Amino acid sequence: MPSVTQAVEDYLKAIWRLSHEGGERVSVGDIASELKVSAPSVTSMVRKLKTMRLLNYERYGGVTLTPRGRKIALEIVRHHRLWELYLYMRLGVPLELVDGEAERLEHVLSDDMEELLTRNLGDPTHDPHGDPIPSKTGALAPVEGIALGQLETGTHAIVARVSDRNPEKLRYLVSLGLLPGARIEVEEKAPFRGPLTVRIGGRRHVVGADLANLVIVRGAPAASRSKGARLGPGVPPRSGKPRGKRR
Amino acid sequence: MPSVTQAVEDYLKAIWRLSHEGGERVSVGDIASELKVSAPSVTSMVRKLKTMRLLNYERYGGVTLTPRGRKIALEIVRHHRLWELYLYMRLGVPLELVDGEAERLEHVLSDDMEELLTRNLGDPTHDPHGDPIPSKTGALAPVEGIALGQLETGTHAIVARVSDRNPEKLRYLVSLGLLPGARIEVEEKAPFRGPLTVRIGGRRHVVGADLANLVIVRGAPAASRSKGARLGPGVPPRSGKPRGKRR
DNA sequence: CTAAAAAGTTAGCCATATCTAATTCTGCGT
DNA sequence: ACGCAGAATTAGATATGGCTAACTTTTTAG
Repeated sequence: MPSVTQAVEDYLKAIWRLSHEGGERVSVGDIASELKVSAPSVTSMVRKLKTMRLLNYERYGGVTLTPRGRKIALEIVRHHRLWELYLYMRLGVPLELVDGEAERLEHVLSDDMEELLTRNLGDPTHDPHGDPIPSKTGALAPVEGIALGQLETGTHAIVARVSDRNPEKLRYLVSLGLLPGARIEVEEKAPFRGPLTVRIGGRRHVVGADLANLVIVRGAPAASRSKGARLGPGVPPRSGKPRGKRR
Repeated sequence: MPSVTQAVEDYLKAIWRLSHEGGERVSVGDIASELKVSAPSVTSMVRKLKTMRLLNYERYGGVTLTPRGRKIALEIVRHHRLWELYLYMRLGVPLELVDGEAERLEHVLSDDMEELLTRNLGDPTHDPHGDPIPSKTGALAPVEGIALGQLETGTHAIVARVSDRNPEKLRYLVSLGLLPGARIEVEEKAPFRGPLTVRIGGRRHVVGADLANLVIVRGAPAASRSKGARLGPGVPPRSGKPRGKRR
């Protein structure tokens, strides 16, 4: 019986991501471009994953994850986002680089280590991009909020999430200060998907509609609940308790 | 031209380790048992590594690393030991588990991350077992000291290094408190490779000769230079500087 | 409704890294 | 000096994952 290799993990994660964002049913072509492999590679891997009962698949029919497949996918996503947060908070890895590093580390996280990371971070709920970290049981908090591009002139909001799909764009957004937790105000919004003029931390920036829609915000009445813990690197870490002998 | 895969890294590291401990020239059989693969696997990989100019090899003649091969091997060893120290100091991973975790992490450490790890640890020179961490240029400090089993009755010493080859034994040594930095006194040494009675942190233990020779110690006159920085987990970490935009 | 475009699949191949079984060296002991 | 045991190599097979080229099915547009 085939085992869960790194390739298997990559496929499951990609399929999960696509079905999470797009529809339930995922096409071979989408998987191929997500993973940057050829379509035939996807077909053959998908047939293998079917025999492993990790997904449902019929010829020409697209794929959906089975519960077992989703469970593994969410484990990987959990690993990925835990590493992202850890690298950002404890090692000061720049936000734009965090995804790439976690991409490799996600496959290398034992249960023991996962436990230590989690504790060290204080049972975190969100990664530094604002995406929710799946719980160990596979529960995933919904991303609440609306795209920045939807806001009307005069609105105040707090950034909840910044897409990390494109490192270049992310780098730019970060340079504007548009990262999770930031307070912003829409000073002006040009009509017809036009650019927004936003005020961030005292400075004014003009942001194109495409870029603005990578940013998810939630409403910010005068004082916002800071329940979600302000994110940011450089917070004094606590180390895991030194332990003596253990069983 | 073949690339440096994880398997290549594993072979180079194994060969380096064997030639470091045994002689310059390493046999196919030793590599096979070090990596727990069959001899034919080693032969074929070694032929490949030769074409990559990472080692010297003649049929039936054993192998030696070329400078290029050694450089890569030392990079991996550096990664391994940096991760070991980081996990031990900052995440509280128990000493007996640190090697296994690092075994997987060593292949996943970008230059950027290596830099951050190094800085976070304050340019460390030794891993938590007491082994020296190769410098980025490939320089490796010698392990100074003698085996604990060599000490005579009445001698005082400080543990410099504890072998991590056997996790079971290591776990036991750790449970005795026999870890790098510990002060010990030999209360009695039985003749003919007999067991030692040692005093460690106020408690007395009897240690067999085999076990005792996994421990390397250096002399401990009344006050020892604590130049080598006392090792131990739970030291307050400092996080990498948050950085803004960067080139 | 049908033909072309797009998407997906099959066929066949390559590279990596492993293994077992069979064969060939090497070097040691008598 | 010679045979033999042990080490190493060759031969040949397997598993994983990826690719291109050619073919089939589905979808879409006129």
